[in-house]
Amino acid sequence: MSKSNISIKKIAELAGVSYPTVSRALRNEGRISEETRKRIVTIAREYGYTPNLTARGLVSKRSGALGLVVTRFSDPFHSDVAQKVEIEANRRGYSLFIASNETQDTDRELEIVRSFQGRNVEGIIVSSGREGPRYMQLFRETNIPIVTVNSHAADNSGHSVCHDDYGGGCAIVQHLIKRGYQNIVYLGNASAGKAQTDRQQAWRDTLKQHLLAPSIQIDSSEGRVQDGAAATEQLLSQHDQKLRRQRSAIWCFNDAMAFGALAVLHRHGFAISTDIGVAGFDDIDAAAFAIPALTTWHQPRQEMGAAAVQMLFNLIENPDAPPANTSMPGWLVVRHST
Amino acid sequence: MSKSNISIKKIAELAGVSYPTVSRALRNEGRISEETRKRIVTIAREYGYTPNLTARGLVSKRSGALGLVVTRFSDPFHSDVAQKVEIEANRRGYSLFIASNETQDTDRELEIVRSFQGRNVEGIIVSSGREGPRYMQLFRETNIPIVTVNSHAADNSGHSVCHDDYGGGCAIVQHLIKRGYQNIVYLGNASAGKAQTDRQQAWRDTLKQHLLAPSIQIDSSEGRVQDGAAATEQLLSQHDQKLRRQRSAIWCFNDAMAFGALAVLHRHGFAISTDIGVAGFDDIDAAAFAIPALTTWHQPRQEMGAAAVQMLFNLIENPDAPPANTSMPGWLVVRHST
DNA sequence: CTGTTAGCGCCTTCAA
DNA sequence: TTGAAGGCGCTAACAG
Repeated sequence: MSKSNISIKKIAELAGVSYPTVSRALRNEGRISEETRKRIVTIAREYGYTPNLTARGLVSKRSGALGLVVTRFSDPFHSDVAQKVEIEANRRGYSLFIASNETQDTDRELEIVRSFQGRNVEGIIVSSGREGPRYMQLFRETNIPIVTVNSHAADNSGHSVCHDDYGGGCAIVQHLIKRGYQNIVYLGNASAGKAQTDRQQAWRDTLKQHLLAPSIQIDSSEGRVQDGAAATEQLLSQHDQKLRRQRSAIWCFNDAMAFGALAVLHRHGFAISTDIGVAGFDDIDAAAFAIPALTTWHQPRQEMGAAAVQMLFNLIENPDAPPANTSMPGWLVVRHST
Repeated sequence: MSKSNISIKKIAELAGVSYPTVSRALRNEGRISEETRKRIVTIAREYGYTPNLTARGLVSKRSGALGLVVTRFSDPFHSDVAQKVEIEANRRGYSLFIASNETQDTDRELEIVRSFQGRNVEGIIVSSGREGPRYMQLFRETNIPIVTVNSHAADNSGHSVCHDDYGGGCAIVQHLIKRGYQNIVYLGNASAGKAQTDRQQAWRDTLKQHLLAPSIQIDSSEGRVQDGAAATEQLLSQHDQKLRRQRSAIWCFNDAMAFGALAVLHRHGFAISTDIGVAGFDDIDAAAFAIPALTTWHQPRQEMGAAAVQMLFNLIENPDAPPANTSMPGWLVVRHST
């Protein structure tokens, strides 16, 4: 397709050498006289030669490419993970294929993974995926390592980087209880798989442990700002009395939803933290600038991304490493919304 | 690298035919008996055959891959553009390479583009890039089409999709003037190239046109929430008197910065829209849920992404199409912050 | 130090 | 309808 995509052969012709010599010169692979090397490099530069990575990959079996699967680009979790993955891949001279599975569908997810394999990527990272156990099998079959980050699969026994959602949830709910909130509502995200079940369980267990009755749970479909707003509208229309009778707080699946909740509560005239408390999860950049500043749980997104690439490159170098699950610690961030 | 990466040859062996026959069967390329086709397909499926796209690309000269350059993943503009590009690429059976140029450096940007070319992508989209004119030249040299979206280059004469930043800026400032604000501050983003100069010019021109004195401009380094907050802090510390003397409004480079501004103003006890107005630019999802809901300019990000892919595929099919610059219309969204 | 030969996995002529 | 041969651009042996 490339018009002037000059090849190693033409350069050889121009330099009056054979093309393997050019190959060696351009890769700085010793055993070549400095003089001819320089001549070749000069010509290559002059003609704007770029190595054909496709061909190189075909023979060397090293494509120099990784694959990344995400669910939605606009989710801050994914963009932070992706950013770290891209930076690190690039630092090591790797290119990155990316694909998104907005449908959150397991079959589609596997289809993406397989297409990556067809492109001979050397490793794959799946962020917030739904598939778990099949990946170890695929790894064994294809020898292409797969690392999952923040997997939503129930059984995730392969190589993975995760975060203690249950622990974080417990800490948040405990904090709310200590603050004196007696009715603690949970606004969940139905599409979040394990993250949702873990946080929801943390909420239930912590309430029970403190002898508080289970309160209201409303699940939104996705977990964006507008979903948090909609869930809060629903909450107010159905349980206004209960919210006003007891000292109440709303814990949202993530910060984005919490923003929606804050907006709706504000619109309805609630005074946040006195009338009602609001907490999120994630600690995205904007959380500190919510009105009022949002109490939340810090999830080390970038570190999770970094750990995943690290694990992936380890596997590329040593594919026989035993399955490992790295859990990254998060922490409570108390601000003014609770 | 792949262990069981069964090849066309092995399948041919198993099916007792020659490998070109397998190739034809698997690509449904007519001229083959239905019987042998079925047999081959069955075997291929059984052994989990995946075509080696690398090899296929090498001979067919069609890699089935596109390249996308962005500056930062977490920027809502980029994530929306990227999402659309990914969806459309995928719909057409293309894979997507992605790379980010956080440094906003022209050389790095060109380096990425060249690495994409080395991977034989069939087309490239550069979102918010800084390079302009060189791309037409590269296109001519390599025959790989390049489309820029929201280019920050001063001269952007190639194939591009853009948005009328100047017009949008004028509309916003006019709106503020009509609302009775007499002192209109601009909080800019120094790293935004053309977008910044256009909006800043719109601000100046519109003020002048309405016989208003040019007011304060403070440029932040990036354009994130925290940058908007910092710029606002600086504004308050340096110009508190002026802000209180005249009816003032703050127009921010984007919605993210406006969030930061709202938070700081709120913290300092300003009543938004009565004491002081705030406007943004972009109309991201969260803008409608700011406190108070943010007046802004809607920039059709997804449509811009869609238009860019469309343009790119047109160029892939017809590389001789003349350079074209599509400008997408935006619109004013008046909410409660002004 | 350099050239020759072979082959990566696949597609595309051309014959049969 | 199928097989044989050649080649995409490159690297990796081996000779010389």
